[in-house]
Amino acid sequence: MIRLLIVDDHPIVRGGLRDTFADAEDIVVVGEARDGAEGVERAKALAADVVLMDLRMPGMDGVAATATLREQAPGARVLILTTFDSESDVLPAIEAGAIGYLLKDALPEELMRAVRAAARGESVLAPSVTQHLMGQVRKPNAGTLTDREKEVLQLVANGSSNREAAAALFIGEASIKTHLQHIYDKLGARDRASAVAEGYRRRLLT
Amino acid sequence: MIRLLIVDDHPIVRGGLRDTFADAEDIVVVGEARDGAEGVERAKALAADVVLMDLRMPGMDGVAATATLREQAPGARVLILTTFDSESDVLPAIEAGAIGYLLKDALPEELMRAVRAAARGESVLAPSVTQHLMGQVRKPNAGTLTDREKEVLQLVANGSSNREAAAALFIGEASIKTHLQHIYDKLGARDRASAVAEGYRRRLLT
DNA sequence: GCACAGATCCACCGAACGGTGGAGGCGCGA
DNA sequence: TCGCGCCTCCACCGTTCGGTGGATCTGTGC
Repeated sequence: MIRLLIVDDHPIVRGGLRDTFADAEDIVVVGEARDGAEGVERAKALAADVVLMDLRMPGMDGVAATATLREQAPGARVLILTTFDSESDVLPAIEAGAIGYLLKDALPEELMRAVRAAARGESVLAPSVTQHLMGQVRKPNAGTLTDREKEVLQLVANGSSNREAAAALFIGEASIKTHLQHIYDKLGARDRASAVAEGYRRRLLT
Repeated sequence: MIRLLIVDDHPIVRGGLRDTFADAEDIVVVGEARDGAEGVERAKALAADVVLMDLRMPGMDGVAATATLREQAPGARVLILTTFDSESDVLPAIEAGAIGYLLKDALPEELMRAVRAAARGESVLAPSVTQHLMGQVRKPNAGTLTDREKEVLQLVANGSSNREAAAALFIGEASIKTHLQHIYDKLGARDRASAVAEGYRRRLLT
């Protein structure tokens, strides 16, 4: 029997998860917590096998809670369940010691399979998360923008269109587009908006 | 005779400015400074009438220096001369007590006219800066995003398209577009990328 | 000498975005 | 009760963006 702890600040989400696992004969939800600190405490007190952890919570967030659990309760496997899959969410969580990373659009069956896998010590990742990780491995220089790319990103952050950025740098519009494509690849971004966001998160922009 | 002090961390810029004012018979450059702290000190020691101040400098920046000068040397008029005209640069500078705000693409004649105007206690603003200010005046609640708008901006920063953001918030795509238009208005942004940038600068986004 | 990374440029296409000018509903405070 | 702010939605249009798969030229380092 897998002892599961749910950590999420939204009551609705907790309710939905409780229902989901009510059907499972080999999984029992032994408790819930509303934030990271409570999650750590309960995981220890209840001897949870698997902790289903949200990332964004008030107070201690999911990353900090995961890191703390790795230290204080190494037996508990942390499975991240969150809405976001940007690199800046995924990588810290994996580094902190999460064994899996799922998105909230996962189907109930996927969720249960993931919990069972986590209990066995196996890793389960959402497909888009896998992409990010492979990106990290495949390109050691990913996340390191060249000077030119940083210039382009800064201009885009300041509201320049491709045409305007090209004029500002005295190059062609096509080059701006190429630079942006490289930036998207390196930052794991889908468009200029998310690239700018990643730029700020990684302190590449002012 | 207008006593002018130049405060900028780039020697090239200081040199160019010195040359510019060498031709003016009614303006004398009484000194230069490399950062805000030095600027404050020299403005007092040299009894400058007008201080030409860069915003982004190592150590004490232009905003802090302007505020300090307003206290310690109320006679010195601070004229901002910088490369950037985003709201997050302009507004703090004006609040700190700058009498004018010019961009570095200004022509020498404009610069001299501005210095003379500043010496007379008149305000001179670059056109794009005026836009920002008028936007502030016209809408007292500009810059304060509603909770819903913050949600939308956060989703956009995480790479959501309008369609995806709409799905995430259980509303229509048209509503997302409307929210974004309001966000652009309030933040003085032109597109989702610059809106995300302003969001980070104003610490609205994580 | 050659590989490699970086910067520049090209063409094509569909999809998404931004601009504009509306509209209705709801709740709150004057 | 009457505005006002906020959230929601609609239609139309031109422009821009993102995706793809190339290409050349430079400088650096092995």
